Amino acid sequence: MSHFGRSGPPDISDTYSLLVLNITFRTTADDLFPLFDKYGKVVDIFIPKDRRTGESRGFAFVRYKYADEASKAVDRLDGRMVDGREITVQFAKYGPNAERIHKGRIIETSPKPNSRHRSRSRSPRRRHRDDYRDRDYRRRSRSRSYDRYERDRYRGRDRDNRRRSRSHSASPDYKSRRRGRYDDERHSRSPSRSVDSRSPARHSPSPRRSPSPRKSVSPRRSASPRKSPRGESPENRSRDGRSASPRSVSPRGRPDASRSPSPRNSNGDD
DNA sequence: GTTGAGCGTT
Repeated sequence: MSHFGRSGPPDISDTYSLLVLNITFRTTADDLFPLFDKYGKVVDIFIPKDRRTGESRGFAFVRYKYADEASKAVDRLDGRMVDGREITVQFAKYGPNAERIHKGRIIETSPKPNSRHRSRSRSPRRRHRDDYRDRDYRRRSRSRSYDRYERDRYRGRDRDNRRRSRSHSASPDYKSRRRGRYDDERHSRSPSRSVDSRSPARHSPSPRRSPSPRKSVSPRRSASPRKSPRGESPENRSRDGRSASPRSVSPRGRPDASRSPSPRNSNGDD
């Protein structure tokens, strides 16, 4: 049986879910099945994939029939080299329904009373917990459709476990990061101040009148930006840009701009 | 051809 997750979860009544992390993006359930099945009876293996690309996210869920077997697999497969990468096997903390697993049920095997040295090759992966946003940024990247969908479900468990951890982790760093990513697109697609549409009622104590006398800003020219000497109005331009290419507007990538430069009708009117 | 913290399928 190599068909896992074909019809959803078969039966999670008496099964224990194990979370396998650090697996390659190419690792499939079939590859993990023989590995985990050797240490116990694997009921089902599920590997979440991306909604857009459909690629594996890098972790899989292995369901065991018995906890003792699962525990053994965790201890045995945890830190194993798979596909040239060290995988991390641990009991799942959350359920498929965003619900917590029975307390002590699955975790009861975790804190084994035995003198088992848990300190394995567990690399310091726990860099910054608040970085969970990072993975989100690339997850949503540019997908407004699934935004609400994922956001909704993420918020569900977020408030359950991540809430207490976010005491004051309002690191503004994430802003810098996101900005860096979107900076390119933002700058390219929105040469104007279209971002204002987000906060129209934004009262700026310090107007764009930057106190920079150094800057050679022709005063006579920027005196009336709204008025254009030519028939080129900002509105007109905006409309044109939107109609031409709202997604990616290249400064010189305008092949259509010079299409059929015929001042007069070559239809032979004259 | 891709990144590498983390928790799930209709």
